[in-house]
Amino acid sequence: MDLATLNTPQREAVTHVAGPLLVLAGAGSGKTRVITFRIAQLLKTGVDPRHIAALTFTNKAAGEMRERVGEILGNKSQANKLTMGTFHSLGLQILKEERKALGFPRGFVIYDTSDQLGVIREILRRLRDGDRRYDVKAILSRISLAKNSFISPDEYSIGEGDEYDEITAEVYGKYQSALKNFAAVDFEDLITEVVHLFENNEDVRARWGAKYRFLMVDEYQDTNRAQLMMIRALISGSNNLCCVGDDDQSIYSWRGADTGNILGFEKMFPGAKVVKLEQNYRSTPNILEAANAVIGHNTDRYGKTLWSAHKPGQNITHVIAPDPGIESRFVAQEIDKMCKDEQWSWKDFAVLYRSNLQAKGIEEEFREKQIPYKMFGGQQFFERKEVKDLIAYLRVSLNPRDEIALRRVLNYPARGIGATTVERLTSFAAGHQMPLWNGIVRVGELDGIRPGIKSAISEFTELINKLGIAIESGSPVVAQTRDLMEKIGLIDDLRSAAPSNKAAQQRIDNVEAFLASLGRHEVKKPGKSALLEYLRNLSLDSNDDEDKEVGNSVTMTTLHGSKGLEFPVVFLIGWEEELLPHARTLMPQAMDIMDMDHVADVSEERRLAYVGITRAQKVLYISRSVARIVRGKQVPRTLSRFLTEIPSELIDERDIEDELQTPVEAEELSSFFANFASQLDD
DNA sequence: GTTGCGTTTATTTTT
DNA sequence: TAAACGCAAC
Repeated sequence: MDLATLNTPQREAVTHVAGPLLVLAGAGSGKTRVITFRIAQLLKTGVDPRHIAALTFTNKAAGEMRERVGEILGNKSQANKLTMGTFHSLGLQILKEERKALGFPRGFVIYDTSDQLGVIREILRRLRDGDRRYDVKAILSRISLAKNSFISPDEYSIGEGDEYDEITAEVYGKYQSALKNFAAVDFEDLITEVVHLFENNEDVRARWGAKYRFLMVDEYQDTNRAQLMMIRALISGSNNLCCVGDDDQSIYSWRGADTGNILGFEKMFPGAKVVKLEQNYRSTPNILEAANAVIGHNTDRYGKTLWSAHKPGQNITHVIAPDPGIESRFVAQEIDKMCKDEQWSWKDFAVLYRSNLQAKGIEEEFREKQIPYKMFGGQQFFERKEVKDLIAYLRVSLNPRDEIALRRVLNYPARGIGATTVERLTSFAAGHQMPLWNGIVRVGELDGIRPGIKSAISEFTELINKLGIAIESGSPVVAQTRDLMEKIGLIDDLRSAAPSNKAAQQRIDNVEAFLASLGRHEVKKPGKSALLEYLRNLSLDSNDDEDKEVGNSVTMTTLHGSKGLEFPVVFLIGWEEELLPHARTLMPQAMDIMDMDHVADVSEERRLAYVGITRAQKVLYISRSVARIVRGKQVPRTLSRFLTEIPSELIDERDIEDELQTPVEAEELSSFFANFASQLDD
């Protein structure tokens, strides 16, 4: 480790030891180096690794950080003793260790977003049976924000709120007690319960406050209020806090991130030192100048000016296309050409867009031209319903109170227990004030359920009980799971339910991949409590196996998904008003659904534009269409305001109206007529 | 319990 | 425009 390889502000940050420090790390300014060097430096000066904690937002980031510290030190075992993980994993660790003080049950489970939505749907069903359709996600979003702001169900005001506040106020309290009844905690609880515990139990707070003498936080601009409280408690014994982030790259306020945390750092932590990392090692000066110009239009920022020692580089190409089809074709054609004529390869390129919708046209063109690509984002992971179903069986057998998991598998695969039966069971259980599971077990006492269904229910409970007992007694879990799959005919069901053979095989592969992962874990740590642990971590790790390995292919992702990545050549597509900035942030009715306190504003959209521009190392294209079909109607489009914020001397304009000699294809003709017809409709 | 049809609705998604 | 969803009919 050679401190001389760092620039002056980097070195300042690395060698800072005591007291609060905020490192404002511009895009491409060597942030990771600073964090890892600083940890290594602390260790070198004799700090015990068990006294250092570093918090990130992803497990991947934490893992990479640990690895790099190990490399710098040439000492892996030192690095392994560091506390490095996500806010949520540290929260979980604390909750586990303090389980008794909290009064949590032994096998409490973690509810992920889809479980949370399930809870709310269930409550809504009972509260407003079919009365109206509510946007369940909007309600969840409000509950999450309330929890993260430490607003209790009682305090949740109905006063001047809109109708969503009313329904949320009704649901919130029920939601909390449901989680308690199900022996579950949600993502928010992993942070807020820790904070509550620290507030209510001075001994516990003092113990944890003394445990970490140095705390580091990465991506600090994305922290929310609850996370800030957790940070404050954790450093209460030392005050040695180092936060690294970039206020200009704060793009998750809609998820509850509070930019006030970074902007108010000095007020919150008196005596704080602030270091700005402005030298950029990634992009050409032209690209940086454009980025600086755009972000300069935002107020409420610390203010940084990125600079580079590189040569100016080429101008940005502003591509004007008649419509998105031609825009896409241009992107594909240009990438193809550059790959053939010059020494670029596929992996050097990225196409970035505001919304996933925009990816479709690009994808089509890539397929047509046989350009290899990898798409990130979207819903890939959520789609693994088959895996979640299987996991739900394991969850129920470990914890029959887990009602969401129970409901998920009660009639899956179909065994004749329909909605009516489930409703009967639910009200029976509710009438006796017992968990749904107990009601199901005592189905014999219920009249009016057909004997066939009753026996199906008994078979089901027996199935779960047996699995539970087998796991309890230490029988190998993978073997037991396979046995279960056999009994319930899971594979057959996947085959028959899938729309195609290929899809069926994919689903079976997913299940197999899960079993393999379960097996790997079991070899290392067998037993029931290890399984519980595995399942808990699973919900905190969702993206782990689908990491951003590109191989040699073009990357396609959203602007959000691109944060932290870099590419030699970047295409930013669809720079039009109402796409970037997105219409939802421009329209007042966006307030309907979004939380009043978190209405996305144009400055966050501008930060997204900034993130996009700063992904590019050498070559940057920004494209837009003059017209596009929106909601089935052809509409003219105006260029994004952010494009006009880039000084024109940095831009070469390229109108491709006639440039691409496109063969007139049947498809185009038909779309022409479709547009023509839709215009006639008006 | 499944299928099909008509209706509705269209950001972003680290845990 | 298209895909996702709810509801009604089988």
